[in-house]
Amino acid sequence: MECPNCKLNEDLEFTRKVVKAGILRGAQRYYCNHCKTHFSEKRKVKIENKNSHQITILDIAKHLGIAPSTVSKALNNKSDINFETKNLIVKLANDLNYKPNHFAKSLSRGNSNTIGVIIPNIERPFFAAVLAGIQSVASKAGYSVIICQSDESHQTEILNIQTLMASRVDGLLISHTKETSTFEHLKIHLNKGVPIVHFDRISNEINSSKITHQNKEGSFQLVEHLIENGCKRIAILAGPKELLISNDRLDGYLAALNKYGIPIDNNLIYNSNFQKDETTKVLDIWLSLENPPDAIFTVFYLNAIEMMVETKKRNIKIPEDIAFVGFGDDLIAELFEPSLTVFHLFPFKMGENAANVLIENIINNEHSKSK
Amino acid sequence: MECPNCKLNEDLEFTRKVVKAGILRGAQRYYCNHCKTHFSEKRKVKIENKNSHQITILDIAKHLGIAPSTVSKALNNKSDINFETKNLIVKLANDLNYKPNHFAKSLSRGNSNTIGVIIPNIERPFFAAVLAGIQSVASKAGYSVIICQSDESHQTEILNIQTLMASRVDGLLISHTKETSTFEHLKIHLNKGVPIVHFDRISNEINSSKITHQNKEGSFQLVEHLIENGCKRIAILAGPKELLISNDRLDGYLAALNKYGIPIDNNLIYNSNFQKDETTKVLDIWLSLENPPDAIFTVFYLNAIEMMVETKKRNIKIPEDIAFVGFGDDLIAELFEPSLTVFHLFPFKMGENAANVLIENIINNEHSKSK
DNA sequence: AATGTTTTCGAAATCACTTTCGATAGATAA
DNA sequence: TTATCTATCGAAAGTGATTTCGAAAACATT
Repeated sequence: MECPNCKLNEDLEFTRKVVKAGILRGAQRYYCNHCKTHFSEKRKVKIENKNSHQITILDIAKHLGIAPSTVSKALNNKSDINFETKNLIVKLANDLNYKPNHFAKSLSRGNSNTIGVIIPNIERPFFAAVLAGIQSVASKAGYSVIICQSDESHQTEILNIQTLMASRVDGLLISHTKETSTFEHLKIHLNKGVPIVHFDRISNEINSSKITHQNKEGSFQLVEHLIENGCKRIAILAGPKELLISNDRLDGYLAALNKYGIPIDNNLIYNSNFQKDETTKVLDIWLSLENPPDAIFTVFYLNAIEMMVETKKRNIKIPEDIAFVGFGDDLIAELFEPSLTVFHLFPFKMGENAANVLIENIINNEHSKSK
Repeated sequence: MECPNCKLNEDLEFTRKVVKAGILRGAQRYYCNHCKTHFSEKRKVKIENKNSHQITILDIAKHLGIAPSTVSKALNNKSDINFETKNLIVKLANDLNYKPNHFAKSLSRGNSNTIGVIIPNIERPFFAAVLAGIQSVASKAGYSVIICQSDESHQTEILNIQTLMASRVDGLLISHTKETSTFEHLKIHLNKGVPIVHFDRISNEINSSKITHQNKEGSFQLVEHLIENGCKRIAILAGPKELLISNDRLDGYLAALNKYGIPIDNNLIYNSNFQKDETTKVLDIWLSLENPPDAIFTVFYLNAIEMMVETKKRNIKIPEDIAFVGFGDDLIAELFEPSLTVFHLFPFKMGENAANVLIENIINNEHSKSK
């Protein structure tokens, strides 16, 4: 083995004393006692994947004999550039099919052009539609969307937030789990300046933007509708007490009863966590009252359908004996028979609104930071 | 105005000749005719957002008085590091709540740890469930997921692919649109070495991994079920001819008829693109035949339900006069009355499978590249 | 003691892009 | 003519990681 160093220097007058010096990452290494230097067999140069090489800003710069900074300016509509130079660059970028590397961009700019979304469950049609709305707005504005599911678990929600923050999202859209009643895990990031927008299941404990339904109004209208059709004992299957959305809907219910002078019976008010078989249990309790309800209002339409199935099994007529109403629409509410009266929600629209507000917040935020 | 340069050099023997030299980005600039140098009023130093500073590998290295490369090795389970040094680093990283910057990582590693998914529509329960399955596997394996909707438009599908490739996804999961019959837009990337996995609406024209249902078997079983219950004239509402999935299901139908010696009547076979009101139209055609069907098999269960609604309106009894069967399950298929016999699909499972296969491909791919 | 081997560490290059700011030619005003 | 200004460009310093490879200490074997 010859020492490449001595060989190079044509320094042949000394005896070369080359000894082995271990193996490093699979390659034999040597030590030359003459020139006191280590060396190892060079590996073959990597085969250049010429065809897999993505065009970079530097390629464009070289083609045109200009600096990469100039190319960057041209491609980002900066003022600091001549109109013709810019055209030249933009044209070449197109011709070479240049695609900017988002990672490099994000790294140097410090933002990600990505928004995070946390929903309880993507399989619920309501949330799927919200997502569709969010996607639609986000992609038009040049944002990517990362979706996380909390599966109605507070712990998972916390993990989701950590994941999204580690991904350096520019902003966060969130609808809380049924369990969530503390909000410290969110406030930390809000205080650090990350824009957060709540939708559907919102909380007033946080100073964030919020997108919500016409919950009180909807409840009121549904109950009013029942009263106008002659119902007098109206039961409500309300949501978890922790959620503002549940309370708003309960308020609308109470307001309607009040307006029409119908006494409030606490036996007919049930806060549910939507556990399995809970609806059937509650239905049985109500039916076995000495004065059973003549109408049932469920805040979540799917519970109404579950109850209707059970009601039919018991040979009780709908809506003659018991009428049903609920929140939320879906194909199923229409196709089911007898069809269910629902207060329409507009999840797609809600997603659009939420995304618009968030993106607005993000832009304002960046603006104020750069001042 | 004093020239900061001359001032610094205490070079006071010459007359200072400072002149204005334009305004650059809002700041007044000057030119010193003595030392021949330009200068401008320095802007205030940016307020250091000390609390918003994210811990980096360099911070950890400084704390410990070691090199960043060593920290990187410790945090990535490289062999080239001492056990104790590693522990020290990992502990400090935890204490400082270090979160790696994915952009820097992706930039230097050349991968994104992200997979792209293209589905026709996120609002369809089937696809939502597939997504949930994909998410579940991906997040466990440390991958993010970017979702795109093609909205059943071939053009949008092409755009989606471009978007995802620009985002440098490591691999792609796709279920084609109803329109898709050419696949060049995918082959380009497959040939570049991007792993692609098809699911549900697959194509045999591409040499990709594929996840599919028991389409032929399911069709066969459903039709067999009808025949066993005495049906003799079974109509099929099949999907678009372009999709392999449609043809497979049609094949199962034909096979079952063949087995039981039932003649094939082309009047009872209809390839649908699932346009609005198309089902009603087809139903009417079938009902007005001189020998109308006694059973209808729709490849997509929702069409069955639409038809059942229409059938009921016409006072035709289900399943006595006409029986219905279909592919795909959902709550609605169970709750609807009379309930629909369906061949169960397992979308969540399908999503899991697809993601697993893709990630396997990605890992193999990287392995073979680094060789 | 001489030689061979392994382990551990760090300097430096790289990834692709943004941003700042120095430089200057040419236009305009005094 | 001189002073001032504007427009345009590029060098260079980040941005936060990874990876390669040189160096040397520690250990092992003759």
